Order: sequence, then structure tokens, then C-alpha cells
Amino acid sequence: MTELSLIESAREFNRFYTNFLGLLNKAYLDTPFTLTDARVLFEIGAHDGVNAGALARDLQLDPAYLSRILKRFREEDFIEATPDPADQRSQILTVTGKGRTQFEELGRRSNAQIATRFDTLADGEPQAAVAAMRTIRAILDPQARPAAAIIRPHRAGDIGWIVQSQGRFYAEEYGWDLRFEGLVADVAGKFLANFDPEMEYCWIAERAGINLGSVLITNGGDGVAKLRLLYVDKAARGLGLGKRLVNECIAFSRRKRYRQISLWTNDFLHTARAIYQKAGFRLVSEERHRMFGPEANGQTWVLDL
Amino acid sequence: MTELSLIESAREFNRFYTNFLGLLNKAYLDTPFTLTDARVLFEIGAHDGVNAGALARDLQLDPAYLSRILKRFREEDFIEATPDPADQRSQILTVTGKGRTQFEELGRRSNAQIATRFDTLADGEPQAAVAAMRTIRAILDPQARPAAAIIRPHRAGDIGWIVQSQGRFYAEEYGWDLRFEGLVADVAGKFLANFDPEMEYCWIAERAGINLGSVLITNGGDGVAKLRLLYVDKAARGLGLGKRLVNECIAFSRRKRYRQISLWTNDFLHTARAIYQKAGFRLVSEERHRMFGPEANGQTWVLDL
DNA sequence: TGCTTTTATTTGACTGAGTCAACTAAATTG
DNA sequence: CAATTTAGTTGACTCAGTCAAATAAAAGCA
Repeated sequence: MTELSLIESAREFNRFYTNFLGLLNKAYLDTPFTLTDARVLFEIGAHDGVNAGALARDLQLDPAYLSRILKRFREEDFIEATPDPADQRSQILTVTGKGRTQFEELGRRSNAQIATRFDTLADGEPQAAVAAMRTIRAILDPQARPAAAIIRPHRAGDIGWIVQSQGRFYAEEYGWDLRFEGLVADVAGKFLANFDPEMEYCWIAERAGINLGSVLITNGGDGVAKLRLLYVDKAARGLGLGKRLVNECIAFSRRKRYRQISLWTNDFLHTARAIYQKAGFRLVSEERHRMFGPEANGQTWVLDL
Repeated sequence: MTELSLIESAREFNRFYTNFLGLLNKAYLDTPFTLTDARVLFEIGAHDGVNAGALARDLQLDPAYLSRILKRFREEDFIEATPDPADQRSQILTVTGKGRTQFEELGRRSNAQIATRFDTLADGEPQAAVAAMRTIRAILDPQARPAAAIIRPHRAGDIGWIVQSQGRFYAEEYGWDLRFEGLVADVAGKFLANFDPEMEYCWIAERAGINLGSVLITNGGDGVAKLRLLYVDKAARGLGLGKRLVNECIAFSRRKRYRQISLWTNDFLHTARAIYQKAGFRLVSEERHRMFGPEANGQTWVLDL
């Protein structure tokens, strides 16, 4: 049996969110659709070809009520229903062009509603809220399949994010002091200030608007590419993002005809080391340091291309 | 404008949670209460002595509809309504003993419903879900944030936050390119790398764990303190945070016996300029520049201490 | 002060979202 | 192949929720 205070907290949230959703659903006020209409149209639009039964189950609607909604949608020419050849009782529902237009309009309104709310928030708050939503969904919805992570070049704010997340992570996990964050900021700042798009690059791993990881290649001169600031957020470990990021670096460096990639890391970062090793990097030197407080073993690895 | 993929994620969560709440609200199926009845009774039970107006506002109900629900509750002897002595139009609502019994029964059902769901989860998952719910609530519920903003010294991650938020803000609002974020990272990195706690300082304005603003004083040598990177997030404008941050700078600089504070800003930052002016700063020079893309007027202001 | 406007709540008059039961017709079972 | 189950539809209804107008106290104003 779960602890009572947890349940009470969950109920409190549910009361709050019932209100919040009620507010958002006013987006449909001056459309010919009710909330239920919108949910139905959305579901058909999103899963083209569903049948009425599945729809009723997924949206928890009365079949009779749903049937009437679908009838209206058919009359209004928003959807088409063709009998399922595999089961003549069942019918396959698809949106028409007209229905899709409506579907998209509803989406726009819904987006605008949320955007308005998000725009009153502090920088980073929407990201934090969405990350929390994803957490809840992953826990409560057994069918939730997380969106795929993508890898993209950096844009405004990303470099700051790198400084922040690494600064915080190394402080929390390894007790490194703020000089480390200073170093990261310095590296990142120089990268931006002297950015040479021909020979340098920054990759950001992102999932649904939330940054998960980063790496960059800077020109070390003499044909050597420097791989720097490889990082994968706690929330995304084990998805192979680190490997994907390093592979991007290697492919880029090959394309740009660097002759070698060199990187500096610390021995306690086992996961990172495993990635480097597997990619063919070799350890060329190692030295004890106390650059950021606690003693550590700095290592230099290189990969000949 | 918030990023689209974030908004889409939030909508996806909302669709999911609409379903989820629909499921939970079946707890009222075999009671004489509708969901709205339950919400009303709960609200009166939780905030004994509310009036109808506040109730209608908080639960976003039609006053007419609410009035009828309250009438029924009075007839059933669940609540009592006494005219507010301070305002004879308004009435103070309290639950009776009978009403409290009902209220508690509803609570039990609601708890049981959630407990059933939670009991299917892995160890630690309910805790994680509830923590995420708190996060969302703290961000989205304007009433759940009576927390005052505090001003504190920087710690791990804060400097990165400064880079990120300013980088993003100036890009979105003024179209400045990434060289600006590079400059901020450089300034911030140098601050950390050469940090002299005797003569330098960073202030972070924070509310409920979320950073809202920043400023720092660096030693410009020759008795001159440099005020840098003043920033207040859009979610916290108008609260006087900018002024408080600048006042911290002035007090600190006086204490450390600097003879002057100098700062560089741009003319279009009206709010900041007003703060500097009011604090006694005077404009000493101005020059056009294109350091970050669009043309702008850089200004140097000083305050003699 | 008295007149006008605003605010808190109630009442009248609807309507249409959602429900329940019965029905048709195709598919499945044994 | 008769009996049962499943997918969807139709009839008949009701009650949650809405909109406009009324009441009456409070607040604003000239």
C-alpha cells in the first residue's frame, strides 16, 4: 500500500490539473467542436485508419455517443468510413481533406493556448515542466513510447546549457569546484567567439525540445581535431547517445580531413572511456592533477584517422 | 515564443492526462455526486468559510450552476450558508457534520482509486511521479508560488545558466547572433577562472529553485568595479529584482572601497537604463557597434562612490 | 446626500452532451 | 448450423451545464 501523503499529493495535483485542463479546453469555445469532438477528430487524424471500437476504448467514450459523433462527422464530410474488408462489421475511419484542415486548425488553437501560458514562464521552466510531464507519463502510461532523440547543431542558449549542466553535474557527482565550470565556460566561449563553421561543429542531442547531451569539435591546428565537452544527461544514459555523438565527431573529422582526433578526459568517467576505446581511441598520456579540487587522473586519448 | 516541440509534448501529455483523469473520476460513479459536485464539496470542506464567488472563480464554474449545486447541498444538509456580516450579499459556506462525512467518503474513494493505480507501479515510481507533479504545479500554478524571490551568491551551474538565458534572450528579442553568447560565456568563464572572493561577487535571484536573474561585480583594476551581466528573466519583470540586484552591487562596491562602478549596456534596454539612472549612474560615452549582428548603441555608464 | 454603477447571488428557460437499452448484422464458437 | 459474441446504430430520455434577466446589497460619484 502506497503512503497516504503521496496519494494526497497526487490528488492535489489532479485537482489542480483538472482546473488547468478546463482552462485550456476553452480553446474550443468558439469552434463548432466540443472537447469530445476535438478528441475524436484528433485521434482519427493522428491514427488514420482506426475503427470505432478502438476509438471508443482509447477515449473511453460510450459507443452510442461515439457513433453519433462519427455520423455527424461523416455528414459534415470531415471523415470517411469504409468497411474493413477483414471484418465487414467494422469500419476504417480516415479524415478527408476538409477534416484535416479542421484537425490542423484545432491543433493550432491548442498550441496557441499552451504557448500563451508558457510565454509567461521563466526561461527553462517550460522545459522543466515538459520533462516532468514526460516522467509522469513514462510512469503512469504503460504504452508511452518516448520520442526519439535527435542530434542537431547548436543554437542560441545551447552553449550556456552545456556550461550549466556540466558545471552542475561535476560539482554534484565528483565535488569539483567552480573552476571547472569556469573552464567549460571558457572553452565554450572561445568556441563561439572564434567559431569556424568550416572546420568546427557542435552537436546537441535533444528529445522533444529538451537538451540531453552535447559534444564539440574544435580545430586544434596541425591537422588535429579536438573533441571536447562530451556530455550525456542522467535522464538519457544507456540510450547510446554518447556513442552517437562521438560517431558524429569522427565522421565530421574524417570529412574535414583532420589527421587525428585528440581529447582530454578523466579516468573515473568509465562510460565515456568505454565509448572512446570502442571507437578506436588509444590512451597516450595520463597525469595526476588537482585542477578542480579533488585529485583526479587526467587522460589524453587520440584517434588516428 | 516557446519551441513547438515542447508545446506538442505538453499537448500530448494533456491528452494522456485527460484520459487518466477520466478514468479516476469514475470513482464517483456509484455515489450521488457528479465530478463537479465532488469538486465543490471538496473545496468547501478544504477551505471552510469560502463564499460562492470565490468558489465559482477557483473551480471555474458558472455562478448560476454553482448556485443550484449549493442550493441542493443546503437542502440535503451537507452545507450551511450564513450571510457574511461584512457583506450581506455574500455568504459564508461551511460543511455540516453530515457534509463532512460525505466529504471524507469521497476522499476515501478517491484515495483508493489512486492507491490501486500506484500499487501496480515499481518501487520508487510513485515517489518519482509525485515529485514530477510537484514540479509541474510549482511551474504552472500561479497560486502555488507565493515564494518570495531571494538573492544569493552563485553556485555550480549558475554561471552556465547566465550564459544560456542571456544567449537565448538576446537572440530571440534582438536577433543577436551567437557571438554574443560567446562573449557572455567568455566574461562568465573568466570571472570563475580568476575569481577573487575578496573583491568580486555574483548575485543570483532565485524563486523556488528557479533562477530568475543575475548580476556580477568584477575587479576592473584601478579602483573601478565592473558591473556585468545584469539580467532579469521575463517571468520576473516588474518585481523590482533588477533594482535589488544593482543595489547589492553598489553596497558591495562601497564596502570594498572601490571608487567607481562602471558598466556597459545598450540603449534599447530601457528598463535597465532607468535602474542605472535612478541609482545615480551617469552616461559617459556611447558608440555604435555591430558586434553581434544588428546595429546597436553601446553605452558606458559610471557611478562615483 | 441621492443617483448610478458595480458586485454577489438567484431564478427562469433552455439545450445538447452523454446514457441506457434495444436492435441489426457480421463474425466466432462449439 | 444454432448459439453466442462483437461492432456498430437507433430510439428515447435526462440532467449537467448555459445564458439572460432579476434582485439586492455595496461602492462610486457629482
